[in-house]
Amino acid sequence: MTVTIKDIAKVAGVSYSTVSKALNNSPLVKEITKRKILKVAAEMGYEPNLAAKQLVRKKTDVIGLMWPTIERIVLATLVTNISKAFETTSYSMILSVDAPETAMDTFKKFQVDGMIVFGESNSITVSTENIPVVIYGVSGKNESAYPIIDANHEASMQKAVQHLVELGHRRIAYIGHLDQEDALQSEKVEGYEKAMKHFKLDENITIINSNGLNWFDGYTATDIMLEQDKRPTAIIGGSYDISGGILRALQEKGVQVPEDISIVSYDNIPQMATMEVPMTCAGVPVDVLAEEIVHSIIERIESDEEIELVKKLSPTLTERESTGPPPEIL
Amino acid sequence: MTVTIKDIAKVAGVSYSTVSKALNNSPLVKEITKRKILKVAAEMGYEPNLAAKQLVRKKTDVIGLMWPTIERIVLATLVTNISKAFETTSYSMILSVDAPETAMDTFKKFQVDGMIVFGESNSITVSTENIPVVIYGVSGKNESAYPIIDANHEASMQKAVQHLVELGHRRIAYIGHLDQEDALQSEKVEGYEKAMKHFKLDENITIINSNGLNWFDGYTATDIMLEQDKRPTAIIGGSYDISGGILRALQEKGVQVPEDISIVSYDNIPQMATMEVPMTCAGVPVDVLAEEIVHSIIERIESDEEIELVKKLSPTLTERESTGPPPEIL
DNA sequence: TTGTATGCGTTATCAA
DNA sequence: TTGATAACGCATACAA
Repeated sequence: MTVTIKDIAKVAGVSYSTVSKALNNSPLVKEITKRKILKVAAEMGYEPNLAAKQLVRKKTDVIGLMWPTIERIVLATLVTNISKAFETTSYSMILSVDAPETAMDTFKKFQVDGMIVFGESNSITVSTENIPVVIYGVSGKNESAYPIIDANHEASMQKAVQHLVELGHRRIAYIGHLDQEDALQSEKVEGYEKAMKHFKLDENITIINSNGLNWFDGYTATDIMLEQDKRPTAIIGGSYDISGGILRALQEKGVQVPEDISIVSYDNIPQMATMEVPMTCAGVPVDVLAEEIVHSIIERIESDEEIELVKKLSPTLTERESTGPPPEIL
Repeated sequence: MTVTIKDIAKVAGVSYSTVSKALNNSPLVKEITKRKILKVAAEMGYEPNLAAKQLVRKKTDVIGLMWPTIERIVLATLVTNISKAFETTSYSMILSVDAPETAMDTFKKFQVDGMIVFGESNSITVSTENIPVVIYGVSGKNESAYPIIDANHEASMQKAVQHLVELGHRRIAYIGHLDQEDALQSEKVEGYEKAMKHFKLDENITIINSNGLNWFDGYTATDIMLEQDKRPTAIIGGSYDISGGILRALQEKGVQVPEDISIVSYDNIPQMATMEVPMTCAGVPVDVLAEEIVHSIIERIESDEEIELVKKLSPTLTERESTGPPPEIL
């Protein structure tokens, strides 16, 4: 038998409505009584019944996170961070890795107060009725009915290039996945080109297609790059995994990082610090991203006003040991 | 306002207890009335209130999955499969990626009917009171208070070696991570050795330490292996990632698979079929594993009898294109 | 075969 | 400052 507030009431010698108030830290109950009740509750191992609470409050304090594709480490890290961010709030988070429709059903069943969705806004085919939604993904071109949180990819590339330029680099190459279908990838490449032009380095633009987002794709792309003449003095890697491959390929060919070639990676996650060479990176720090997502959905739940539809987060450049001045000016 | 059974009752012109019975497909209500009620319910867009149901049923039909470490793809695939397996049951699954204690709290709050835990049994420090638990992990040496589901690693290796022996191979090497701390890895190596001995191939035992579980670890280990003389005619890769690296290294050196060297990989996941060379593999198919885990926890919830404490699942060998007869006997 | 009444554990309203 | 009591939406024992 689980213990309820009525059980506590009996033991503490008060009415159960007083117990309820005490448990909710209501100012309507005397300090001494409150303390006594709290003590009894703890002793009896009381655990509130969420279902009962929900039945009267019409609120679950639970937010659902839809994560249909478990894959890349960056997203996994983001999920962990979001989960952590919720701990400081009054909300709990549940996760579904199912297809959007199934996940929606589960969330509806639990009557979550809000939803976070990873991916395209068009993945929400099911009607969300009045339940607040925040999307994390590419804001891109197409209109969305829901607020989107997105990193400012262009600004990330701008910062990456700027950092390298300030160190004295001019021949800065970009290695990443060139995929027309993937708006995120396109935005990164375009950001790189734009930044290079901004620094009048138009003729130094070098884009190498890794043909994929995995570790090995970066690895092979780098091999190809090294065979060409006029080797760049710096490389911008399109993702954590790709940069890992780039770094490894360079190491194997005896190319020193950063003495011979500097690397800046896209994505700003803690794992960057523990790579073979601690990696300088540009991107929205994953904890900031998580904090923003959590904040957004809660705000959307608790305030009636519509919040801005697209929120682009500003990236940070985190300098580590993979970047330094180019060899020429050493 | 959401629609309740009372609303339906009014519209259908019956009492709400009749509605309740009809909705639960009770035989106590006439077929015609039932149909009518169901129709009205559908028209009104009725969605049952889980909280209310739970309050009287003392059951949530929800199972929590504790997954503290989002990392290797094998586990990600397993999670997806478990999630899918639940769809055919009356249960839903929620996922927590938090630390065990936090996850436990969340699950208790939701009053889940049962829990699936990935990892060591000793990760459950919090008292689970009477809530059923099933662990997926290495059964290993230490006693566990909870039932454990585990793959029979030894049998997997036995099947892998046997398959290669039947094809005519004798020089069969093993490339995997040799880690004293990791019971799973040890069991695989020991299984390989045991199998080799069983086939009187004691002197052909070749174990190469990849010093890690990642793609690249398999890649480097293979490079090292190829430099040695008396190259094996077959390799057993210790995991999906490692085998990917092995395959890539061989391809790069112009070694044909399976013409020059055959590969069998540990782990039995669908991704094996879509590798550069579709991979023959040995292990418990991930859908079987998922099915078993789901079945176990449900059984433990629904039946009072204690189920067996350790359940070792039998592996399957799935033959694909990475294995063939050794070059000598072609 | 259908309807009435009760209770699940909690919050919230009102009275004491 | 405390207590009694009515919801919340549903299942179910019991009455009709």
